[in-house]
Amino acid sequence: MPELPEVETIKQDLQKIITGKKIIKVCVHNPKVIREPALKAFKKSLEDVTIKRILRRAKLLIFELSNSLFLTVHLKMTGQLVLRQKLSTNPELVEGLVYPGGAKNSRVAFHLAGGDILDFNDQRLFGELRVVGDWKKLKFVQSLGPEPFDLTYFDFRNMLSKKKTKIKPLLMDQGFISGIGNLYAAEILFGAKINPERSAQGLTEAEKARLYKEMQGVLTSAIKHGGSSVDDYVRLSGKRGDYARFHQVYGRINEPCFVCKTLIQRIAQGGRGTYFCPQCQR
DNA sequence: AATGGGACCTGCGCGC
DNA sequence: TGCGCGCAGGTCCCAT
Repeated sequence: MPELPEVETIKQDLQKIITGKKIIKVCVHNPKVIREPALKAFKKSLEDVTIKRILRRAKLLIFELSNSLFLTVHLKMTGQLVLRQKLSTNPELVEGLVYPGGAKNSRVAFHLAGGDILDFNDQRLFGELRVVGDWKKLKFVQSLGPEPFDLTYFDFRNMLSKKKTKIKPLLMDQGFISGIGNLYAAEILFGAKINPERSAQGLTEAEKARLYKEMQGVLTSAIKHGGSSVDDYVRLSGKRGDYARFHQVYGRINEPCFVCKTLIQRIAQGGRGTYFCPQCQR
């Protein structure tokens, strides 16, 4: 369930540690996660290639390669990118490794020059790896709405006023705004004191302003703390993200609201669990 | 346009 | 102890 803050954290970790490294061998343990091109071509287009730069768009990671192709990685729900480092390479990072010996649910292993291995782990096999000539032309990328941090309040406000939809599913709609998932939608709405069932266009100006501020604030803070490790998400080092201790509502069904002590409720919205405080969020 | 459902998957926790 | 079931949620796809 990595969302924007988790993917951004991994991006920054990768940027620091993987940039400039050469991939010498690609071991595919489960070809299901390779979406394009076919397996043989996929491996061939990655071997003996250097990673130049790491980019992120919404929840998608993009590796810019020295052969002018791009490797895109979507973690979906249980995907992980974890670095298994040779003990001698970087002693200070070894401490946080979850599996110095072997990788759990490794589906693809990228062997790097120097001996480190970058594992793509994915318990549920929803994750998607692609090598493409132009990642911006991917249908998925074309369908994405703006990044939360690229959006002005003026535009946000006007976008909301055109939508009758309930605000919670709308925040999670990747074609509307990209990068926000179930967890952060809930936390943002709590911060803005808005009930998840409210219609977008029915929000007052003050509520829209609070929503915008919380969207920026919650996401920024979550990135600062390395994201939320609630299920499988871990950072490149294998360490957990630290933001879960700031969660106000997500996963807190029947626990007292930190603000008013009312019990946190969980309702179903579009097949997904929505956590909120019925007292604070009106 | 908006909404609801199923599909893709696997592991976990629950009730019996 | 074991079994079956529902649930978790990112994205796509189809139906209404």
